[in-house]
Amino acid sequence: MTYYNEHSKVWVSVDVIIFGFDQSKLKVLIGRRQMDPGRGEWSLYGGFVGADEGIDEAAERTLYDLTGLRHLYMRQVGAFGSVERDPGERVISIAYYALINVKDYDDNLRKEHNVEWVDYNQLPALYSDHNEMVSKAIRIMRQKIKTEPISFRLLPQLFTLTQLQRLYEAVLGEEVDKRNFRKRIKDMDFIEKTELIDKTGSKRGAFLYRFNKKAYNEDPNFKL
Amino acid sequence: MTYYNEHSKVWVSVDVIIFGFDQSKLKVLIGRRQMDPGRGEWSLYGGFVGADEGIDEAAERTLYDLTGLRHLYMRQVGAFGSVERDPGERVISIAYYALINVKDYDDNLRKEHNVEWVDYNQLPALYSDHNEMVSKAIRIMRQKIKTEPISFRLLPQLFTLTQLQRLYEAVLGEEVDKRNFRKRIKDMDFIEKTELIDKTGSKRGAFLYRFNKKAYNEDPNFKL
DNA sequence: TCAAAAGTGTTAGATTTACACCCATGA
DNA sequence: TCATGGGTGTAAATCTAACACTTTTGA
Repeated sequence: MTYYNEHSKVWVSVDVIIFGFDQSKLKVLIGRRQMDPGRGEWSLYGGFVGADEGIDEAAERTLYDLTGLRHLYMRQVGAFGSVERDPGERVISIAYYALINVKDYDDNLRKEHNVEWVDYNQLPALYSDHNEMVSKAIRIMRQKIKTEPISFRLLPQLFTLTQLQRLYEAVLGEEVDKRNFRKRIKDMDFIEKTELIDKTGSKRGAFLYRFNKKAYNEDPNFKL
Repeated sequence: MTYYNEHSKVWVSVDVIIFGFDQSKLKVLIGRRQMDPGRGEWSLYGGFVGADEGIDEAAERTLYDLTGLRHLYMRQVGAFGSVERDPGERVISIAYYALINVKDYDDNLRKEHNVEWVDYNQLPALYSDHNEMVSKAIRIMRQKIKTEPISFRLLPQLFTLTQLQRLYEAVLGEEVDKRNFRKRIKDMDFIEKTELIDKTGSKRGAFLYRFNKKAYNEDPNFKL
């Protein structure tokens, strides 16, 4: 049990970039840092990796602690470990990004933790290297969203095609042609049209769609 | 200086997946582990992150220690941190992959460190989760090599188009059409034909090409 | 009646893929 | 002379991108 004693240990933390989608905007969940150093600065939500827990588990614990939700989509962004990154002590942090349907997140719990949904395009300067983490996360997510059906993690179970399109536009940061977009959606049989109609977004109303996971697993060709 | 004392520290290491290219094969530099636990098992080359060194610096130091070379192409693969990943103690490891021209690596130095170039397709079972690291590295590299001119890092300064094609085939793990490949190369003005001819690969001889970094920076549209 | 979002096809251009033969040389 | 790798172009198919009008309804 004493193999590596000549080497020094460091603190390792996880920071989670939690993406949400609301009002056609991509949002990130951030809060004012509650501890020193950096108390009061805008920051991602994070936590330390315990001695007896894996880094993925630590990230899941942290996410659960904040949201009360499990089984969210979460992927590693990478490790951030320059010596000066934390103004207090040497801490290496591993960033993760998670996708959440804003409506699933209990707003009281959100307030208890003093975190807010902030528009991705209006993010303030964040503590330490957290802005870098967000940048890298969105880069990874932009790749993923084109080849894997992760977008549905940001939407309610039932959604209109316009909502889905706005989501892509928000994530990719560019406009999408409506007709070409819908053409591609039609080719994906696992995006199912229901008979339900949403009247909140327009007077005329729009058909609601749902993602059929089983159908996707049988024929997983997603391509946007 | 005592902000995070309630939390526990862990060892953090770096492991480097060093890719090379020789005889139309993609190679990985691995060796027999020289320390306990796992002594004698095939393993990536790695090292511990010091208290006063960033993780990227630690990776560069490790790579330099092994190869005597600096300014190699190196990128982070990700952090690996399940509790049981190291059979001895709790160690979180951050994997990097590096690209090297095999000819640039002094073979005596290689032998001193007891490492070998092993065909990527014939890799043995490696220590701990090192096989996973390699898998993730190649996945990342396959993406990159299609959109950034990193392939030249694996080749001598002068190379034939067939060598370049074989490299792509080795990395992507699939055959490439010769004519279509050369057509695309012709569109990239920063891959310059020289008047030099390589006669080692064929009786007829093949023109040697070089990558013009300056021309690339002026017009960086790489697309394979 | 009009403003606002939903819905719907076609076409030109660009990109991708498949494919086969002649050339130069050294052994 | 022949085996080996070097070098070259075209055509069909597919994919991508651009583009405008009608419908429905609540205010």
